[in-house]
Amino acid sequence: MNDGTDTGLPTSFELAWGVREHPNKGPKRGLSLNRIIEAAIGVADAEGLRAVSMGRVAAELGAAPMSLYRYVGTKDELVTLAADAAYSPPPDVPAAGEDWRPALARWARAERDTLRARPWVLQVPISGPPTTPNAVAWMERALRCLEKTGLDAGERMATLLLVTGYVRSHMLIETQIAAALESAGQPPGAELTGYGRQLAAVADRARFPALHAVIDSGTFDEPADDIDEDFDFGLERILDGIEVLINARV
Amino acid sequence: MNDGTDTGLPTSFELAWGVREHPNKGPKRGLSLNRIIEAAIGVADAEGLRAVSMGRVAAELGAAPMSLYRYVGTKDELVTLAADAAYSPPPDVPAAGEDWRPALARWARAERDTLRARPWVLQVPISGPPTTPNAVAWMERALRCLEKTGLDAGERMATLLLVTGYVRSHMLIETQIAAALESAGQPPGAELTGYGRQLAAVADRARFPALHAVIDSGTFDEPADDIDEDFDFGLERILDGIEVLINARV
DNA sequence: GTCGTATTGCGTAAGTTATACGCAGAAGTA
DNA sequence: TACTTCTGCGTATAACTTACGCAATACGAC
Repeated sequence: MNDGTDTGLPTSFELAWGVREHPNKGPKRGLSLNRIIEAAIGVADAEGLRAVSMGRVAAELGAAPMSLYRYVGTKDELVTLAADAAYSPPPDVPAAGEDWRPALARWARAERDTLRARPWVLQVPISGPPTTPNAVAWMERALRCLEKTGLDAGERMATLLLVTGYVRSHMLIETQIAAALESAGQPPGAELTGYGRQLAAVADRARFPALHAVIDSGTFDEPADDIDEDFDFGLERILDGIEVLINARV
Repeated sequence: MNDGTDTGLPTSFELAWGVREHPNKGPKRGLSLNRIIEAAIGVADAEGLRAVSMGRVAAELGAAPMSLYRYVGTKDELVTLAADAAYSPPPDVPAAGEDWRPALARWARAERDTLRARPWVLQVPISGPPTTPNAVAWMERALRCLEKTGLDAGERMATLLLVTGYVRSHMLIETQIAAALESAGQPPGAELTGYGRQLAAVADRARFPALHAVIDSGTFDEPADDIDEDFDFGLERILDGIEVLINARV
């Protein structure tokens, strides 16, 4: 029972939104949801998402594992909130008078940069449509970029999902490649030596001709001199596609 | 030490490719990698990825948990192989003389249908670039669609990633919404009642005007009369964007 | 045939993990 | 001052992955 507006969200999410406050009875609280989230982010930053366990986070705070459950209903809630808070605040797009396309491109690159700084966010299993504060704030910004495009609400929403989906899946691949390289002992930034060779060793030439054409071209083994080039390639394709629609609409 | 070509892949992957065979000494094997993978898929289909544990899969086969480790190095390997095998074989694209665009669209819809049939595949954490047989076979098919487009190898690869990334992220959202609905007790196929209301309860109107415009439009609460409409929207945008590039190239 | 050896299935056990439950005590309220 | 409410957390359980090693088996060589 709270003040009438039942959100249907977990209590910890309402806490994060500031919609609900902790009661002020009882003993003084030694922890806070924010501190717990910060601790979880710290562990994930330093040792990866795998290392985030209730016990580990509690240890970081000098608390007992079970004390966290006064602030968070379940481990998944904590991880979701940590992923949300690990996102930086969204960029200030669109600037006054800025066109939708450069604005949305800036938005996409900002999300890319955020994910590059905290790759583990991509490992967090998604358990529903976004309802956490920061994720919704990012949504809001992207929607603002699209307001004067003539697209209807459903199209604006679909466009936003298109762009964020691209950013996330691109960064997932980039991250995985980097991780595979590093675990192979090579310094980050080196080329993906081995992937082409692995495929060639296992996929025979006759059944995979188109693949071998790519392998032979050296695409897999070339150093990615400019990492952002690949990202921009896909982004420009998507923005081109959206532009086609918007121009046809006007 | 095997026949000279060291793939650098886990043994179980080589087994799945057929590149390596089990030695034929020792007692007769009661299990096989394929049977283990099938059992894992069966559990995931019936009870979700969460239910897939070494013990559970072994029980399904009437075997002891530890016996699986003769075929699979680790649980993650098994899950990855199960996800790979859960994909149907890729569609026969392009048909003779088929243009790249309809062919690639068929490819994308086929992947969508596969993921719809086995939503748990999307929950499998990705641990590197694709090296499993079925995943590579899908790659091959998409690359074939793009062979006569004038795009270079790197662009073909980036285009393929663009499309598959879209399919996966779209299906992730579709799946999550469906799951959220079902866990809320509503029958699948019903509208996303509640999401708009949840957001409205928690995100205040002044700070989230663009979002409220979408909420007010009812987009979130309308029944998705044609589920595939949303999917095709994004797909057409992406294909439009690729077409712009191909046309500019010619 | 017979022996040696590689390889099997699997028992045991160790180490993590999330989390249900309930208690003692602290702080606010009447 | 008494009562209620909430906190931190100890205990305990059940599930999980997986290292290690042993006895039994069936092939390959002679």
